Amino acid sequence: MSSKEKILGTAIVLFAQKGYSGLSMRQLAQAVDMSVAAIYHHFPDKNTLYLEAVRFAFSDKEQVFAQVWESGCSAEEKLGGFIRSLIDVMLQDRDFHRLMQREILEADPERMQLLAQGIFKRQFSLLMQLATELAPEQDAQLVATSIIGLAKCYVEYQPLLKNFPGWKPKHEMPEVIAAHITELLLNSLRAKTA
Amino acid sequence: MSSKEKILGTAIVLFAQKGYSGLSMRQLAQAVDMSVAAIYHHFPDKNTLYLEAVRFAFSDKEQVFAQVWESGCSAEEKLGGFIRSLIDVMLQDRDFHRLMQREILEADPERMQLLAQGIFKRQFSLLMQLATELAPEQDAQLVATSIIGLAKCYVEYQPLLKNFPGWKPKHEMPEVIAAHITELLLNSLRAKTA
DNA sequence: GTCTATATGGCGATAGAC
DNA sequence: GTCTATCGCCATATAGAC
Repeated sequence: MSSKEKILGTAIVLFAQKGYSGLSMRQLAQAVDMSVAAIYHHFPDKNTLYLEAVRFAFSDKEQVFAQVWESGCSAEEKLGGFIRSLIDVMLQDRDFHRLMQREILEADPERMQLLAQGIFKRQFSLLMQLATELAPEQDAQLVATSIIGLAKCYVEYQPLLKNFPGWKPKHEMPEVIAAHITELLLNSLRAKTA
Repeated sequence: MSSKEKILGTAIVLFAQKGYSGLSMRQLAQAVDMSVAAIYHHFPDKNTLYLEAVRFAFSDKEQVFAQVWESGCSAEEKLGGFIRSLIDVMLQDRDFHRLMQREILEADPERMQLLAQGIFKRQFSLLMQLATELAPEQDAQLVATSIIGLAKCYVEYQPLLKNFPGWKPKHEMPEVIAAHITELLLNSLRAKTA
């Protein structure tokens, strides 16, 4: 692994943990066991390093969902598969999830456009298409947003939910969460189309 | 308004915008038109100031939902009222919403317990109770989480959704969002109990 | 309670040797 | 491509006058 990749990989983890201004170049340098100057040899400044780290983290996610779309399943099965894949990705790559949370929190308009157009557009369009198949008379963007929002909130609220009444260990199991969400959505979409 | 309240009120806005490490005491001092030393007269250190600001921001939210629970409406109408109130609170008090997003992102276990037990427990329990009325055979915590997650994601993703295909101006109207979510949930819960 | 002045240290970034 | 050394600045926090 090249120095540059090592820096990027470590930066993802630390930026996700501490945020942009929370991570200093000195801390990053120590974590990759290099000098600050060595990092500045590979990246012109901190901001560019951050942007490259975000792109690096996103780069391998596109293909995870390909098999769902390319499977010969029914629309209902595809919905289940997509939800399960989404939860798995977020639970397995927590740093990726936290980086996304941070990006959305900062909500910089320029960065949002980059994220939407450059990274998520294709997946979102395919999901809207699926929503249209399942419930043609409903607003596809609203349905797609609900699907993503439902999946994401369970990953996001996990540390909080532990402290509420009614919590059970199975609430952290991806298959349980996915089943609940999928059933909720299919119940509703079926009722509507009926 | 006392100096202390002025500092706390301004700190909420700026911490929500910039995060803990992103806001310096100098910037805060300038924003409230005081010296840094004057702030340190009221708070022992930056961390205590932050924690007091978070508590200050949360302090007046409890009663917003009281009228929903105390209304004589049916369970279905209460669900609609709760969702609408939740969206309104988050859209009207963006700083409160962003502070919450940040807290959940940092996911400090101790802070999560404080948040859950000290601030949200009562509302969450009432919501679980409502979920049990609407769908007795489903897991109340899962349903309650879905309700909150659905409402929150529309507020959260707004800056992103603008950049996706299928976006319409009405997707930012609280009554449209609330109606979509409420219908989605009621469709599903009715289907299940039938 | 608020100020000016300052202590102490970490910050991003660069220069120049190897 | 990596280092040591350093610049200039801003950070948190405090001392002491008013």
